[in-house]
Amino acid sequence: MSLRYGLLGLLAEGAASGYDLARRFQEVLGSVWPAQHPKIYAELNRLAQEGLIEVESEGPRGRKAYRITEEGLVAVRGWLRDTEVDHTLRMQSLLRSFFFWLMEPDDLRRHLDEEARFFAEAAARYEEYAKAKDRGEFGDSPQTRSMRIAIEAGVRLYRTLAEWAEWAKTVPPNSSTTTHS
Amino acid sequence: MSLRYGLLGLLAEGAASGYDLARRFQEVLGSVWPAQHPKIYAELNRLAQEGLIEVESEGPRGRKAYRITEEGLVAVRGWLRDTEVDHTLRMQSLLRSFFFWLMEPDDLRRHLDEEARFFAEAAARYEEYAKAKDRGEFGDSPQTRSMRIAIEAGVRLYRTLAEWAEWAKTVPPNSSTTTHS
DNA sequence: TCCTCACATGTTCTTAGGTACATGTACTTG
DNA sequence: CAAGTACATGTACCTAAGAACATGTGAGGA
Repeated sequence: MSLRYGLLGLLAEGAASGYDLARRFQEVLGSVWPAQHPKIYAELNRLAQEGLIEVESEGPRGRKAYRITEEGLVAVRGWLRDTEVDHTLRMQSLLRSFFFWLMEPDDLRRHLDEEARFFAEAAARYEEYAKAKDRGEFGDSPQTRSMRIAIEAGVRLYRTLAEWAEWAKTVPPNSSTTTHS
Repeated sequence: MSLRYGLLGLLAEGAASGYDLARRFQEVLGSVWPAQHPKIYAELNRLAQEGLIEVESEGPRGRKAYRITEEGLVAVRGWLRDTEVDHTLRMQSLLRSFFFWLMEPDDLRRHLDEEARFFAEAAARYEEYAKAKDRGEFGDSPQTRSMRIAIEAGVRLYRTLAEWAEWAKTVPPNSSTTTHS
């Protein structure tokens, strides 16, 4: 269901083709909600059938730009206002952490190094985005303000995860009955 | 694939039945990796067929306790050591935040209040868990140490999300061209 | 003894998600 | 003008996930 409302939400910003949406999903929403083009085209056709979107224009190479309809807008708004948020984290990094005790200490250290590096880089990338937004590079529409909020979540979450991975490295793997040197 | 290794990881701690595993998935891993019993029983049968687990004992009411095999251990360890981590966040809260601009300011404030409350409560719950572990209530096996690391991630992530939701409330929704009172 | 609840394992069906396959067009550059 | 790249949309197939349905047992209390 989330893909559906993701598409409607993006189309609420302005008309776009399946190709456009696929790229935006990969670039902007990719780390939050992955979606490949087959799924997107299929869902667009379904949405059009249900009247939540409609073809705005047809361009070269069979390009079809969709526009959101009134019903579509009502549907996204209803989703945002009235449906319960699914709060599951579904993070593989976390799932794996339950099983760290199965790893060789060396492998675990290497793993946590990589994790910390990845998360720190992601945090930095989002931070750059945030700064660019704050410099006014993306303008100041309500849409970009929402994007700014989402980016802030990315910055904070990835920073937190990087710090967590660093912290995890300091946890001794075996029993703490420290053999006094 | 993650469910498969989640099950193997849990079975590496000791023999358990599908029923046991379903409960543990709900209680412990539920917020990180949801799995209902039909999926679990099916996957257990597949794992048994492939020789990664085997029936350890049969109990009352058709209960079948599974034990992980050597190959099974090798498989989880291989997954942990050699496969790339999928870092997608897949958080609906974040997806929704991209579309906050579609919400009425009042609805958005209410939404963020609820989000902040949920995340703060979750953080507190995990914190309690962490404290209990640190008091030694779960013993001090390698497994519980890994659990402690996972719990720490929960504490930090939920705290971060709660703070983010609070921060988001301070972002003005419309253009910042402040009409000087 | 009967009833209820927790235990215990499954099948079936539908939807979601992902990979691979398939096709064709417009533009740009050598 | 040939070749490559980016644009553009789809189908087919397979696996994952989730909801609903289905069945039966053992233990404990009323």
